[in-house]
Amino acid sequence: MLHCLQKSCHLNTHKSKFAGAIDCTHCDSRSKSIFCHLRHTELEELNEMKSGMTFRKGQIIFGEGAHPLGLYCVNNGKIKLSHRGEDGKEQIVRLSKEGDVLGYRALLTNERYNATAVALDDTDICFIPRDTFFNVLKNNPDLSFEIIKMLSTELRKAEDRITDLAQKPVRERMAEGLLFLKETYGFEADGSTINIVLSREDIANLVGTATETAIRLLSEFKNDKIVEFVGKKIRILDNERLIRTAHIYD
Amino acid sequence: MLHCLQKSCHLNTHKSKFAGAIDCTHCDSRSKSIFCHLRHTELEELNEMKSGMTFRKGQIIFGEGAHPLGLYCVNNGKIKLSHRGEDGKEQIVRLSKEGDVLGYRALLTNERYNATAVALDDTDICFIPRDTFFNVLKNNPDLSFEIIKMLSTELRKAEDRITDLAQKPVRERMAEGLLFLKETYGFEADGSTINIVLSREDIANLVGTATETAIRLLSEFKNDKIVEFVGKKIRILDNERLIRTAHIYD
DNA sequence: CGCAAAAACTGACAAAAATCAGTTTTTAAA
DNA sequence: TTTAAAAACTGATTTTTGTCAGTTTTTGCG
Repeated sequence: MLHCLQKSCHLNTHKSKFAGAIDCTHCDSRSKSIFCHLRHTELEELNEMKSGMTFRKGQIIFGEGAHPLGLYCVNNGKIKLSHRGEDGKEQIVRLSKEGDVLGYRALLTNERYNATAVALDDTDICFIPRDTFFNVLKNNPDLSFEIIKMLSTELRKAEDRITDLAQKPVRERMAEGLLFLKETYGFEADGSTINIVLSREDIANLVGTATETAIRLLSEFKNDKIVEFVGKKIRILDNERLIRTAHIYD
Repeated sequence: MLHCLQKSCHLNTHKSKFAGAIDCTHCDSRSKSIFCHLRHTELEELNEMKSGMTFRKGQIIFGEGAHPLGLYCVNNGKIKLSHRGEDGKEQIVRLSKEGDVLGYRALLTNERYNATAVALDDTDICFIPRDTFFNVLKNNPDLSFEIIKMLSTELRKAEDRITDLAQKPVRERMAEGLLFLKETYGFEADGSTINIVLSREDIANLVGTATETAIRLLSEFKNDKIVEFVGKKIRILDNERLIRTAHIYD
């Protein structure tokens, strides 16, 4: 079922190579990604084999349980990676943006996807087929090391998050969540509005709480003049206080 | 402070090479570890540079905040890796046994340790100095790939755990925790007693709850004839029920 | 535009879990 | 062996958080 969804999605989007389907050798995202140390010949190999795809807001890029066929490199857009708990509730495990690579964990261990990737915005992605990727990986120790560093960093973040979820009350985690969104997607031109649209349910699934609790906490933050809502976006009014709230519960 | 503790510990134990400080080329733990694909010359290099250490129950192998100087390979014994939250509370992030490698994450990213490793039993460990390890790593793509697989596996486990902590009530997590201990350390000769001694506080810090809550849940499990206590160890009486308890809350 | 559906929100309540303040038991050290 | 400290345990209570049952607001279509 999930596999089917993924399949059809794949076909849908495969048709429309996105406008700026950039040459890998000139790709802006590359310098920030694990591919930063590739040789020119390797980039050309990637470039030849890759395919550009566009996903609309809400579309599934790959689904939990499906078999990975390659790697997804985000050119622009925003993506949520979420994992379903035993009771079917969604937990957001990661949020991605341009320069990030998706689907590597399952590909590297040859397992099924452990999470579903959904576009939160219109998103341009380059798809690198499995064999192409492993070909380059086999012959490039630098790429191996970049992957090791990326995995290590993700593992550290995950273990820190485990500690937070086990120890911090929801209010602190909500504050942290907002700071995390700020770190990940940055601000709008105004320098204070977080540049991402998420439903209250998504925010709850990121923080790890019930939707109603998330709503109540956000409106508390609003009453306390820590944030305000600008359309569907959140504007941080008092960053100091948000930081304090994230640590020492008051 | 942590660094100091670690230092002194290091010195203490460094003196006593452990009895069976095995030759790497014949090490039983190796076949199960990331070093399974090393060439003979590489094993000899490791063997020459490694040093065997013994840690007594309760001793610190390395401390959160210290700089990694190399890699620890567990020959036998049991180790807890725990991370302190902002309020100082301990969270057990991993449990290790023979064949496991410790301290790789910080070493690979050149960061300070994010967790403290404490021996839960008398433990024999081989220490591989930083340079030796990187030397072998540089020239052996198989080792790189083994590390990638290990990190990927740990990352998957960590993300699953994030979902559990965010979604499951403590009772389910306690049941899961006991099943995890069983998976990790196995049974005694009797085929039902979990082969690890942990304080109630440690169990609470593994599951992510208050010590009192852990005590109460364990005694509920005992009343329900799911487990019984054999000295300081836990014996599983009804594995089926434990599995059910871990999933659907009743 | 009007309407249905989805999302956001609110209040009351119940359940879960933490905290506090002890007591009892075990452990290890003198 | 005695004794002090640590660990395990218990009960009462409070706090936190989730759930349920709505209402209001927003969104996207036909």
